[in-house]
Amino acid sequence: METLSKTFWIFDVNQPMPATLKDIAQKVGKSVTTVSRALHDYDDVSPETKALVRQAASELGYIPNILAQRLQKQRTDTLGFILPTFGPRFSDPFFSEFLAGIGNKATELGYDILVATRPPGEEELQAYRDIVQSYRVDGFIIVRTRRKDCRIQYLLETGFPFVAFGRTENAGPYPYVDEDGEYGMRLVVRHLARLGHRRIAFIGAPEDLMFAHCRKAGYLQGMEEAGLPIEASLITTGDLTQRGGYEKALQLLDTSPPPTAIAASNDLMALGAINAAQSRGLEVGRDIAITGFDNIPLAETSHPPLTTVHQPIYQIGHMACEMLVGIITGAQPHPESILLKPSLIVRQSCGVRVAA
Amino acid sequence: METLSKTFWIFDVNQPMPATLKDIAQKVGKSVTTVSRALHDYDDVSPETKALVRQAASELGYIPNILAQRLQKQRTDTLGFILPTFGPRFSDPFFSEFLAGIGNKATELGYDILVATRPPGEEELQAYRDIVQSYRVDGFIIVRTRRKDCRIQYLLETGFPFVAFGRTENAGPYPYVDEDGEYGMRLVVRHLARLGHRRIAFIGAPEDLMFAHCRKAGYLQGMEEAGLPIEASLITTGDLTQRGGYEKALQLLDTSPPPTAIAASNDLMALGAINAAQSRGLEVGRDIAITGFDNIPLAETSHPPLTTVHQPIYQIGHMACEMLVGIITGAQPHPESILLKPSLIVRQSCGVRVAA
DNA sequence: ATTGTAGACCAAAACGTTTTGGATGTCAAC
DNA sequence: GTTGACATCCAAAACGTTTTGGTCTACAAT
Repeated sequence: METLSKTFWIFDVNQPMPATLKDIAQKVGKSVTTVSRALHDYDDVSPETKALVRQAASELGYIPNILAQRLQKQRTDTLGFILPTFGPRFSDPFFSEFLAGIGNKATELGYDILVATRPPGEEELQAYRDIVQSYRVDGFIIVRTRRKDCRIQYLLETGFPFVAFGRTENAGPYPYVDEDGEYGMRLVVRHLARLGHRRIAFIGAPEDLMFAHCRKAGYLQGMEEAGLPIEASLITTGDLTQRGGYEKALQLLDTSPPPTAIAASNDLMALGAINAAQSRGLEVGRDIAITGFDNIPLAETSHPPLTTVHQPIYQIGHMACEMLVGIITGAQPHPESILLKPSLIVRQSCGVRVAA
Repeated sequence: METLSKTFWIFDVNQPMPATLKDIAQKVGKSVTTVSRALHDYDDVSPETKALVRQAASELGYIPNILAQRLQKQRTDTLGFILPTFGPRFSDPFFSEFLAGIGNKATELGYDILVATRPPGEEELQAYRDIVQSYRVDGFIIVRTRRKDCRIQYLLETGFPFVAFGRTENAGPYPYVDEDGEYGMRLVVRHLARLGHRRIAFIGAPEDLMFAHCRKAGYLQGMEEAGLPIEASLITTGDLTQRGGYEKALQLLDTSPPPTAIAASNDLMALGAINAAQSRGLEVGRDIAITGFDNIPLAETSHPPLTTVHQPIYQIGHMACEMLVGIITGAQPHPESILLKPSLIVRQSCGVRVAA
């Protein structure tokens, strides 16, 4: 570790003193009130004055002081986003894309974002309480909902605005955006069944996660629809990581007879499963079919490319953000929740027809 | 897409009207000034009064109004973070971890974060200008510095506080945190050379990126140190994605004689290279050595696990954030820049000794 | 002449904090 | 009994906006 011996940068801001409403008022010889109202296009200001004021404002390079506006309106123009995760080294391909979605929309709408990560549990809930009580944000975006979700309960109780990405089981109606994971997983199973697979294994995820629960329900339904028996030995639960998928897939490959297809609850585990199959000398897409869920960028470039279910995570971020701002500003106090129907992305990892 | 027929959630905030300094002042029969100063532990307030005020404050559940504080201090308590990226579907494993690093530190220090993404170029710079001029943030965190970096130039010119993750070539000294990529890549090449490799190929990245430039320089130096000839045909440039690494690796494998080792500029490309080698029937770690750089979470669970150079991205985020806040608050107006010495993580993808 | 109305404007309050520049009282030193 | 030092306190200004609750003028209707 090296340190500079001498440093020279200077952080004296070189910008001109910003103009205020008062400056404009002085310049045009009107009151601050009139100037403010002129700039907001109120109709108790004469057209001439408006023109005058606008002219002066642009000459002085007037930019409203956001802090004063916020104090006056008692709004922070900030949205809270707490990612539930254990430790810093989480590998959630969602995060970047989803946050980019809400971030860009938020910037567009003039909002900031308060980002934090907390492990699910008491510490997490306390973070919500702290932020709510200190009025740091105008609303929250909740991700990775759980079947019993104390965050949603808390926010509903306090009446604090939020939008969730995902549904939950233990709370009345609330605004959310979600993708129909049950339907998506049914698409997967149906596709595999049509290709001739009968022993379709499933790598699920901890079922307190709402989406994991839905996807598993989809698997079960899909199997039933296809008239296939459900075997406990073909159903496992992973931890959503690539390593977890690897391990669970090895386990599944050891059952006899082994499954001819593995449907994973997410892409990361599917990628691990592909590695597992390959390490057993199987050719994925020929000897075994493996599918994922999410359609993360890596899915397209894996080898073989992964058959999966698309989840438009960036757009979901956009929608959630827009919905939340609608609630906060009162434009859409009770927006309609959105449930997206996903589509199947067929790539090579599921192969073609199985030799019966 | 389904819509709810009826919605019931209510966003009337259920919280008690928050107490203000005035309320406390009334309760204890002192002035607002004294209350404020008591809570800030000024020494022109008697211990008795302080106790009284603190008691009352906690009884009333006083929480300072952050907006009023910000207006008064003329500070936003917000840090700007604009990720340079093309399109929403970027797959930057850094992003999540780095942002978690700055996010958690920022929350700890009472700061919010304004997040956005912009493609590098004019639009990006305009975003910086807009945000600076509207006083939306107190400082910026810059990532993925470029050899000629207009963001850094602009911020230095205007004297606006920032900290960069990465160095640049076209600006005087400024505060940064960086990892010595040159050194890291030298470690890689040295290690490969010691294992007996002589034809070590390199997959670089666009050289306008400062880190890419450094890593390539490290490769060249490492080769020279090892007394190995540098062959133009063994040096390529990828786009940092897995797919890019895949394609470039295929290309490299087609040279004759082919390289016995491929050092990629980042892990994602290395993972692609592993796929490429495998698609040619090579066993990575035996028939060919492949190394990455970054030590992203995926590197550990790939097959084979990836030899790479560790970059403590979360901690770098932490440091950058802390440094920036130091600059903003004036506690550390001229912090020492930090250059971290990386360490090599040897896993199976580089194999052991090469059969000469 | 009075009343009403509409158009144009604005002083002051409000948002809740921090800081400035004293004021007041007490006690010791001279 | 004056002076200075110290401890304690506070009114008012400041931050820059938006909103409230008007006023004033001109002109038309009565």
